[in-house]
Amino acid sequence: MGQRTSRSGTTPTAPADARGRGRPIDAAKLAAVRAAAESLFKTRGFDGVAIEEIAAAAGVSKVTIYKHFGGKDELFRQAVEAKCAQYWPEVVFDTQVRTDLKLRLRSFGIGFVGLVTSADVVSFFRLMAMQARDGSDLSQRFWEAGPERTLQRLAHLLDAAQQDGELRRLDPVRAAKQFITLLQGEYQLKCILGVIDAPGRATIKRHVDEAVDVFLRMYAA
Amino acid sequence: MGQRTSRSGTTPTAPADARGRGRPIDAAKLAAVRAAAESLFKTRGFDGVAIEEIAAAAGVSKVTIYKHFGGKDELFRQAVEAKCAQYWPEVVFDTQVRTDLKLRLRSFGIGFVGLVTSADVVSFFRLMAMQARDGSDLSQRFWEAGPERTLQRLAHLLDAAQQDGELRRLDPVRAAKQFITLLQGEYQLKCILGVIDAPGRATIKRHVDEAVDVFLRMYAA
DNA sequence: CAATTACTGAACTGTATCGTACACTTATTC
DNA sequence: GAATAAGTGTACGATACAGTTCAGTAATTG
Repeated sequence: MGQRTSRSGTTPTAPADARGRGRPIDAAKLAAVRAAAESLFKTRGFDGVAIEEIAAAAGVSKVTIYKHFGGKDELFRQAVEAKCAQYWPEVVFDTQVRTDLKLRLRSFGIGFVGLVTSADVVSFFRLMAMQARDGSDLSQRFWEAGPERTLQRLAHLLDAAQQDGELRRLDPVRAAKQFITLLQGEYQLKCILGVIDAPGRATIKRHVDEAVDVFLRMYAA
Repeated sequence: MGQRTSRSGTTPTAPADARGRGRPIDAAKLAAVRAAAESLFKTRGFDGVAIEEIAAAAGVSKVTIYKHFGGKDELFRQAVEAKCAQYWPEVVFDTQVRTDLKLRLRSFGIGFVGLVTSADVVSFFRLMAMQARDGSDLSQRFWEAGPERTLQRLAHLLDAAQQDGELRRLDPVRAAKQFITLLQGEYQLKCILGVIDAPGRATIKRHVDEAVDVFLRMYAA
């Protein structure tokens, strides 16, 4: 509501709301609510967190939450969607510099495995799994915002490598899927199921090296 | 309570309880409770199912449940552990007959992928993921009873194939992990997250064929 | 039949939580 | 300072659910 500007001379990029005569909306509080909701929902699920708990964590009254977010469902949805948008940072692709392909793949692999086995992402996967059970469509968007985008990027990387003659002829998407699959190995699922903790740096490195070797054995030019 | 036998001359393997003078325990009812609990918990999680609902589904009074199982937690634990023990049937290894290795691997693969993407197993994975979040140890036992046992079997199969000269020298467990990883591909995780439905027979077959080809390219003698 | 034990139905206690109502305070504009 | 809207705290209503109590019924043994 209220995307309209009642006056004329304000920068259109400024927070367009809070234009009334009364006390302005405290954006910091809303941000705190969103942050608390993200954090709590992520680690404890939709049930398992009471609205009042979020309010307390955000240093905000419960009523304020109900004023700004319709209710618990809406707050959850917003928190999750925000997280989706922000997720899967570019970090993993820091290595676009033109080094040896094997090194690039290793670097990507270490970033990728570290990410998908991190406590943060693992929690999120669990949350999405729960959502899926309840027939929500949130996990769809999560998948597209995260894993799918990463896959596309990797496919581009491989395609470029192929055109540079570093790899033999391949279907980039298929090869990317296979590489990612090799990288996930048993670790991702085991982490999600809580069978193991997040593997340490050394373990990841060893595993990634092996995965890269296997992959290059399949696709090296 | 009451593991002691008040008399002496009964077979120790027989159901030792139900030895009173009064009305005997109705084993069918207990079985019905366990079945209902399994089914409901699996599809809807620990919260999400009320005890009275289980009682109704089993055609049993709530009090009966509390008499025989300590409470909701205990019932849940028993139901899950029973499911673990029964899971991962031998079906997947029906193909121990000595056919061509490629055919054996394909057959195993089709069974395996079909199983881990089935609605039943997917529900169970989700349940275990939720349990993991709450720090339960149930998923550990699930993993050992299911995936880990399957892995060991496959490793034996590969080991035998290697000794028959059908595969080149390999580390059976490592190779088994790699094959399983290839089989899971993107499908298992996508199913768990509800991004896709269980793939159909044709899709599975295509995917498995590809995975087997890749695997044999790596390990064929 | 009497004793004994399993089981039922319904009522009840206690707790947790969603969402709302109300009286009040605080920050802002005119 | 008035008007106005955001935010607070407390209390409340409604609902759901775990677990218990109790009076009564059903099935078994001696």
